Order: sequence, then C-alpha cells, then structure tokens
Amino acid sequence: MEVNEKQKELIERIGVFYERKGMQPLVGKIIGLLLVHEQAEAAFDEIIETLGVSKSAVSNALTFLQAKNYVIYTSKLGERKRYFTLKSTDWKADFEQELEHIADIQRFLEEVLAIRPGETQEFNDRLRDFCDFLEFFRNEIPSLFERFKNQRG
Amino acid sequence: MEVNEKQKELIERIGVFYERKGMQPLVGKIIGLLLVHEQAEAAFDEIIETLGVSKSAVSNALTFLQAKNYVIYTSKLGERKRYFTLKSTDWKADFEQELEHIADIQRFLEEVLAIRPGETQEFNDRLRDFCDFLEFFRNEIPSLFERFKNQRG
DNA sequence: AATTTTGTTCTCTTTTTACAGAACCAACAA
DNA sequence: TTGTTGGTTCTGTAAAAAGAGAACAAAATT
Repeated sequence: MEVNEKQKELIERIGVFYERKGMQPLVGKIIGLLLVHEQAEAAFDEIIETLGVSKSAVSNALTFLQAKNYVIYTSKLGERKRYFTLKSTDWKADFEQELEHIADIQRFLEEVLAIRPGETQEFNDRLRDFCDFLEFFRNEIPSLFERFKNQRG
Repeated sequence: MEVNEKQKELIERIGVFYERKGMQPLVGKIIGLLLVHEQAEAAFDEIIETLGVSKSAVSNALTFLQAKNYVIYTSKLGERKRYFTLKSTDWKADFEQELEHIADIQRFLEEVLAIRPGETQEFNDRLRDFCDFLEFFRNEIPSLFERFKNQRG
C-alpha cells in the first residue's frame, strides 16, 4: 500500500504513543499501519516495504503482537500469504483490562499503609484517601460500562 | 534508615511497577523508598546508602522526579541537607492527569477515522464505537471525582 | 527434482540505557 | 584559606534493546 503524508504522520504518532507505553518501536508502528491501512489488514511483505524494515524485525514484532492478542492473521483461499489485522473484536475489553493496573497500584499502596508507622499522620492520611479513591474508582468501572451501553441503546 | 525485608520487597515491587510504566529502574525504586520510608522523606546520602547506588545516579533520578513534579525537597533549619519527599499534595490530581492520556488515544483514533475509506465498514464501526466510549469515559471522570467526594462527606 | 514464495530463527552490529566514578562547584566550617 | 559537606556535571562503560542480514525451513509451483 502507498501511504500518503497524513497516514505516515499518524503511523509515526501512534508508534510513539505505544513506544511510550513500553513497546518496541516497530511494534507501535505496525499497530499504526494496521489502523490507517485502507483494507485494515496488511501482508507480511507489505509491512516490510511500507515501513522499510527487515523480515526478521517484522517477524518478531508480529509474533509479539499475536502473543499479546493484539493481532491475528487471516489467510485468503488459494493464497499462502498471511494477512495481519488488528484483533479489534473488543477494544473496550482491552481498555477495561488496562484499567485493571489500577488494582496493582491499590494493592501495593495498601501494603505500604499496613507497614507505615503512625508518626507521619498527614502523609498516611493522604495515602489512605488515595487508596480509598482507587477502590471507589475500581468499583465504578463496571457501572460505567453499563451506563455507556444503555445511553446509546 | 534501615530497611527490613518487607520494606525491601515493597521497594522492589514498586520499582518494577514504575519501570514498566517507562521510568528508569532507580527512579521507581526511589519512589518506593519514599513510600515506605518511616519519616516519608529521605536525605540524599540516605538514598545512596539504602539503595546502594552512586551519587550521580541519584542526582539524575531526583532531578527527573522533581521535573515531573513527583518529588520536592524541604530543608531543615540550620541544615544544608535536602530532604526529599513525595509531593503527595494531591495524588488524585496526578491520577486525573494520568487519565488524560486517554484523550491522546481518542485524539489520534478520531484522526484515523477521519481518513479511513468507507470500505472496511465493520472495522470502522468498531473503531467509532470505541472512540465514542473513550469520549463518554472522559466526560464521566469529573462526576466520578464528585461522587467520591460526596459519598464520604 | 529444482525453484520460488512466505516466513522463521540465528548471529552479529549498532544504538540506547542506566549507571559508576571522578572532577567539579558552592556553601559553610575550622 | 583550607577543608568538609552536599550535591551536580562530565566522561566512560557494561549491559540491554532493536533490528539487519544470512541461513534455514516448509509449502507450493514449475
């Protein structure tokens, strides 16, 4: 696929976004490419050409993306090529899971609170308050999803 | 400060957590140390001793943490030492800002949608739905904070 | 059977990260 | 004024990340 300037820019930006989330650069760019791709799917060699990278790099990145359940491939009848596409079946589910990392923070902050001495009262109180908020927030998530569903019924 | 086993373990875990968010290892460990520290503040040399790292590394990490508004230092009268502490004034505000990165996703996904051709309808529809959800979610945040405040009166 | 297509895996190199250590500097103390 | 304390900045380096390129493999094609 020929990518125009706007598409290039988006791939770049999306790439940087995912890179900052800890993924390796090429992985982010592939996500970007699959998002802007006109067919919403790309063949192995197409990725290589469009992004100008090596086979090995693409192979490894795709293995990672598939392991993480971000990407799947489909094959067309009579063709041996694989067409890679974003497993978009439920981005909201991914998002919900992403929010779960809040639970991690809460968990270790609770442990911190449990072992803190009473001397630093103000600090402890603020920490307590924040923990409570995280708890509250976490509990609100399901109903948030619920409300979104209803609101558009 | 002498750190016991539990404290060590927590520092380690908190460190890993922040590392996965893209910060460098030492930065995460310092956050951990300041969280479990009995006075909730630590002097420069104390950080060095407790974590067993070099002055330069600590200096750089603290510069970063201060730039990011995670940490401030206070000095005690008559002392030249700086005591570094987590700027805990409002963790919720930090959290709220953290949620703002959702806006980033939404922004580039909207741009993606704008340039996508109409052929891949199902893909586009799902993307649209997800964008709408992000919009909804983002708008709900303020009222979420509001409800938390009220709920505890 | 030989060749081509579509990838995968292995090895090597380049680049970046994360930190150590020494030199440095400003403030204060002796 | 010289030394000490508290920290910063500069320079070097070990280790890890990211990817190139070649060798390899399995399936399909000729």
